[in-house]
Amino acid sequence: MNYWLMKSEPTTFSIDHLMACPKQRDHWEGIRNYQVRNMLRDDFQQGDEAFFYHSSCKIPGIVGTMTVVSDPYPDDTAFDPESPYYDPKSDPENPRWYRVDMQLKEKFNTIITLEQLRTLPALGDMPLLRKGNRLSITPITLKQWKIIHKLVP
DNA sequence: GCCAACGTTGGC
DNA sequence: GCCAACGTTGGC
Repeated sequence: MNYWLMKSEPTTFSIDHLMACPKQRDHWEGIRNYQVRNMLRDDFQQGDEAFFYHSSCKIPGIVGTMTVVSDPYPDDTAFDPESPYYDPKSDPENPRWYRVDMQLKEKFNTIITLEQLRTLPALGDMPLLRKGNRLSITPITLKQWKIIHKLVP
């Protein structure tokens, strides 16, 4: 059982988009970074929980939680020339990119802002808060998970 | 829109 | 294998 923080730009895919999906489930696809790919492919397990984080927007922060509801499997968007995530170098016989299915667990009433997270010394070593971190998925410890959850009104 | 911090690419 | 140039991310 692992805990994760997963970023998405709300203009591309927000928590409301996920909420509107059938069964509030969707593919988490388009990962095109090897470090993130390795974590997703090797460490993600069904039942893992994740924070949904809105990035590159007016108020960046955590907006809810999700559950991992599939094993990692090849990201087919890499094979689709029509897809914005198309990667001609990904061979269907030996897929380069992976995705996973996520289901919404809870949408918070208020956003837990990045600014708010920065005020908590106990979260200091969380990858999200480290300078220069740009990975779209980062691991979270159970301790950090609980601390952040206490901020939810 | 700026810019720091990476990651990727490609010439050598 | 090195490294400069370029591209991307994402907070501010």
